Amino acid sequence: MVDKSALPRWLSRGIEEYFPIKGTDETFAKKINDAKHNNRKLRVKFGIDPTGTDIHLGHSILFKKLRAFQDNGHIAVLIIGDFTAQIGDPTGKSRTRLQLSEKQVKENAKTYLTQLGMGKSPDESILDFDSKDKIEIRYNSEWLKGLNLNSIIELMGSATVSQMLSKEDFNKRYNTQVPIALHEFLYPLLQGYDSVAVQSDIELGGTDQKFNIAIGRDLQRHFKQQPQYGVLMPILTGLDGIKKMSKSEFNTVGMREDPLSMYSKLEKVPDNIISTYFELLTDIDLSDLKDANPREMQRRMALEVTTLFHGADEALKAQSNCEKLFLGQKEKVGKIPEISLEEIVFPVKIFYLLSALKLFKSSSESKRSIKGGGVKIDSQKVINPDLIFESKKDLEGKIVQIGKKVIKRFEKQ
RNA sequence: GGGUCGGUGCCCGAGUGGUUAAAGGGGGCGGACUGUAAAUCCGCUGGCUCUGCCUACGUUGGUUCAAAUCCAACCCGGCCCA
Repeated sequence: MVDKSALPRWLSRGIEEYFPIKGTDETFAKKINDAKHNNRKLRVKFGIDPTGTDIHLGHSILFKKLRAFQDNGHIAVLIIGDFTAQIGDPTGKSRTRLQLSEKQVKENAKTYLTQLGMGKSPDESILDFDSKDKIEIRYNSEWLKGLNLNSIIELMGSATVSQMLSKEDFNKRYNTQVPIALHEFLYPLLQGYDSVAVQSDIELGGTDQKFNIAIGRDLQRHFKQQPQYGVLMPILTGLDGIKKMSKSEFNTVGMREDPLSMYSKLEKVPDNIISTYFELLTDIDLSDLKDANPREMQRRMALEVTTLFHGADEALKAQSNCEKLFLGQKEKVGKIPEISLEEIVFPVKIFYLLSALKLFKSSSESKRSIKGGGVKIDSQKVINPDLIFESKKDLEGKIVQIGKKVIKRFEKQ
């Protein structure tokens, strides 16, 4: 464990590790404090590869920390890895990643920025995009695209095969005889070169980024720059309480999710991760939480997190709606996401209806789930998948529940 | 490039001519229980407006009444050699 006590609180909260801790003239704490005294802004690099479109809570902890740097006077250097996205970060991957097209990457990047609140005022957005002296957005194709072979060889010359193979992911793949393509070795080098290009003082990342950030240090030294510090945030565990939060594990909460679904997902999170969620996702004083019973903790955590993304009003509403729903007081529930029946041709069998509305991904699945007792209409279980609704009127205004998570109301025209 | 082993459903992994939509496990989903947690137990887990039809065991073609299973070529990967 790293000693975080010398760091200011806004920085130390939730961080897993920072490095280096020795071997340099100045400690990390000194760097931070000196910057403050001399009114010097540190350049804090954080890179995202626009490989998907949704940002979830697992990412948000990094952005929150980046924002904390901004709020304390430093510059967030947000790097959009439009170039590296096309290679694919091999970190955490057990196989070669497929490469994305340039166009796809561009669109993803745009979506990311919107989700981070670009265009909104700082108190409504995740990052502060307004204070021009606190944000710098760079696309890494800017410097990577034009690299010529000589430069690439220079980069490659600065690391060794055994260094690469000692990186956990590569090592594992190598030992389990899973292929590693050569270009994957390039990824850490290019990410490292980003640090050179933007002259970063600090690079922020998940603990899985340690290797890549360390390579950045090596390269900065190679190019006669002051090597950056690394600040590592833990990897957020997903809703299942076991695996890391990741879209491919279906255990995420998206930053853009509506309050009700955000709240309802969070409030039934397994006990073992509640306190971590408090620490990483909220700003609550953790000493307040001692002795609270787990159910209360879940509710409070869900409320706090939802508040952070949707504001207190929406969050409270979500909480009360959630509870009413659970108790079955449908009439009193205000806002339930509505679903349109416009496209549906009546009469219709229920299994077909639900799959046509995309509530299930196939009609077979819909059928199965109905037979298994997973579907309720106005709190009544429907077991017969062939149940027929004759007209729209039979459904309008009614509420469908699928399992414990999905709830929709049929729209009235 | 040569030798050799291998490519099965979301993942792992059995199956080596028919009763196989494909054992078993994991994961996922649903139900009961509970604290909307965990543990446990039970059911489901290719698609299709579905008492039936269609697609599936790397790809293509072939043998056969019948192929994931046999043959050929090709593609991809591991290992050893170069």
